Amino acid sequence: MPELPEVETVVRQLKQKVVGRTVQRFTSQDKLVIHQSMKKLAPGKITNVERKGKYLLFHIGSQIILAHLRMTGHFSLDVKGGKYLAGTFHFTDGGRLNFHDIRRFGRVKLVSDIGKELQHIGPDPLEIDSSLFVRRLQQHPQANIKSKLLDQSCISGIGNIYTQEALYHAHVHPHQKIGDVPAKTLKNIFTQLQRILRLAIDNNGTTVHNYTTIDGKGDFQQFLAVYGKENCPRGHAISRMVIQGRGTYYCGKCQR
DNA sequence: CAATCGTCCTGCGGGC
DNA sequence: TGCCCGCAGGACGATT
Repeated sequence: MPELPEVETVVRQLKQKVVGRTVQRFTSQDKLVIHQSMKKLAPGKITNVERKGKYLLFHIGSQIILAHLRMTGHFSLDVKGGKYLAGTFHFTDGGRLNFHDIRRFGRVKLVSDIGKELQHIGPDPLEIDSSLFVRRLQQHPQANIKSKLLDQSCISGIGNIYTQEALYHAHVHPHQKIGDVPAKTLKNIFTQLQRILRLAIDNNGTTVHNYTTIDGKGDFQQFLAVYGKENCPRGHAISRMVIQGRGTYYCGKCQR
């Protein structure tokens, strides 16, 4: 599932491949995935592609397009059609950028007020220091640590996989209440999280189910310690519980 | 305020 | 063989 490192990987590849090219028109094949606002897209040059949390932003002239991959959204470049095609940017050079989505949870939308659109998004874990991270978590002492790490309004970009990996490496049980976790330990969660996110970006993300980059698969799955595993790196049996409807893997011995 | 559950969606794998 | 069922989960809204 695309989280911060996966979206960052896609954004970096798109930056290389589409910035500077001019979009002539956009066609929609899936009304559910492609917001009707995309009909209003005017031709223009792509000046930038960036990431905010798990969102991708395309700057086309003075227009901004917001895209979210959700579970199975992905882009393909300069090929015709293909499976699960939802929408297509047609370039003046004859090429195209396609958005596909098997499960159709993804979204592509032309936004007029990007600030308003993203006002609920918390800060990026790679752009803040540990004290802000700890402070923001400690604003919710009654909440459980895993739920809050998944809460995009608290910290943005972290999803189910990297939450579990960070908690494992910080030796924190996913069911811990934030108020019961010492500040020093919260700081270590931040340290582990940044380390893992950076390593994952260096490896083009994690491919477990459907995620692929523009060019191919990610390579971080080889570093996973608990997600989908039967044993942790120290050889203990991994347990699984459900938090907020999400599979949660942890080591009962390493994490307390 | 926090947790839980249903909803959306489709491919896939297990079971019989 | 083929079908049914449950599972995967990000975001959001309603409910507990």
